[in-house]
Amino acid sequence: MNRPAFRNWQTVQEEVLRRIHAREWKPGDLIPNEADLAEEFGCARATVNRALRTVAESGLLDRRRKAGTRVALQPVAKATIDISLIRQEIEARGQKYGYQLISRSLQEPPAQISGALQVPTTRMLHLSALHLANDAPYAVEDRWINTATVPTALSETFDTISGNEWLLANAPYTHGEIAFSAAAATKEEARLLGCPLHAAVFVIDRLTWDHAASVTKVRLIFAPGHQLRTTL
Amino acid sequence: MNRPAFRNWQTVQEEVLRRIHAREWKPGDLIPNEADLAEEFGCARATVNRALRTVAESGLLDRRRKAGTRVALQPVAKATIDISLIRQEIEARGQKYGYQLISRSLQEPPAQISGALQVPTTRMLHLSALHLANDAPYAVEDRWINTATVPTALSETFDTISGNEWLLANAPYTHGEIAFSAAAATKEEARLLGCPLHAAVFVIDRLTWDHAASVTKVRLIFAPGHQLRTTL
DNA sequence: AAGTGGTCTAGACCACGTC
DNA sequence: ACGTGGTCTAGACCACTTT
Repeated sequence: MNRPAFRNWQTVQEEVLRRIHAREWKPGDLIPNEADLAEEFGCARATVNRALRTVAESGLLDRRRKAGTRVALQPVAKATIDISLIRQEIEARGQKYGYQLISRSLQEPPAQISGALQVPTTRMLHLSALHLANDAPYAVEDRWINTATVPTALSETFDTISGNEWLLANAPYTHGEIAFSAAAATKEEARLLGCPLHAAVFVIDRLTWDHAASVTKVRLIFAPGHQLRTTL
Repeated sequence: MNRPAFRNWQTVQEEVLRRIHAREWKPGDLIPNEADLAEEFGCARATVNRALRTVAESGLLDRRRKAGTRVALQPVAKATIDISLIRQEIEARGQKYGYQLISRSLQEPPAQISGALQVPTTRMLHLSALHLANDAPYAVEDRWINTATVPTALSETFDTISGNEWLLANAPYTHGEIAFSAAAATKEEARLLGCPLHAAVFVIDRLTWDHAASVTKVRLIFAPGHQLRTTL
């Protein structure tokens, strides 16, 4: 009777993953409960719990009280994307970061913008800027800032620091939405990015909130060829 | 002396998040250690640990042994994207799912494909298919399957089940890469999706592995207007 | 060397959902 | 009603990293 040493939760997790991949536990199968596994592995139930909870978070297991733990029938892959500052993104690749403010104005937003931010039609701060990598256009930032939520933004010129960066340091948010899509470059975007009109560009739209108050809405238009990568 | 009830890790987490948002703990600040917080909150250290670990995973705290726990200077937002089956994606929106196999052949892959899959130049299974939502083109799937890793794929016709779905049920993978980008629709893609040539389309490229063996490489080209959304 | 987070244990009670 | 996962506790030891 060998009692292999499953002494920590990572080891237990590896064994669980192995059994799933090896089809010892098939999709849809009910696996033994925590107490039984703890006994089998010779560790505490809390250790098994930690391992199974982690695997469940990755989508490979479905856990329900009383019903037990099952191998997911159709594992939903979860890709985690780190949304970092554009400056960091560029510097992380060893390139030189550049920033140019294109325009800064107080203006009444189009209905689509004020609707998304759920604010009464009022003047808001509108920024347009260009991010560069090694002096080449990298992305256009088009941002609306809710000055009711972030009044201090009014006294910032944004000519050396991007809205991206200033807000992160000065305007906390509790939650937000993000959307990825493809679009055809507008005339203005094509001019700034130095690409053909209607070129296919990668777009990120983000909307952030501080509790019930909207903070900012930003659209990032990346130069053609940009990819967002991650692992599964 | 009030002893507010921070009796579970979620409550502790909320209080920690409140202090960060309220700038009681500012970016860069060292916060009290687990033992002190446990005493302050009147709970066990393990409970504080669970709360802080969870917050750290979201990117708002940096934790290092001996150095302690600090509020992140530049919180990296982490967006988690669920990569589900296209069929589920469509059905979840209450639309009717449709599938059409366009082509299935054994052929020698272009160098780019065989290079990505790290296989010797050999015949591989190539599938092209169309996914439909309410009878309208939704996405084109272009897939290469490594028949050395998944020989059973050779006996599947794929005329009623997509490669997407069949592989999930029949070919486990341990890890993979995924990339999002924008591209101009090729002639073939435009024809299948019913969109203009060179229209801006959203593209997902995925490459999966079972340990050291490549399983499949797939490119999904979505009809114009497609968005991938999630929350922050 | 010492302080901090990381984890394990054994036992307990609770919450939820199925039966 | 009862079985399962979810969590808390108190104490212990360990691993890492900084001093």
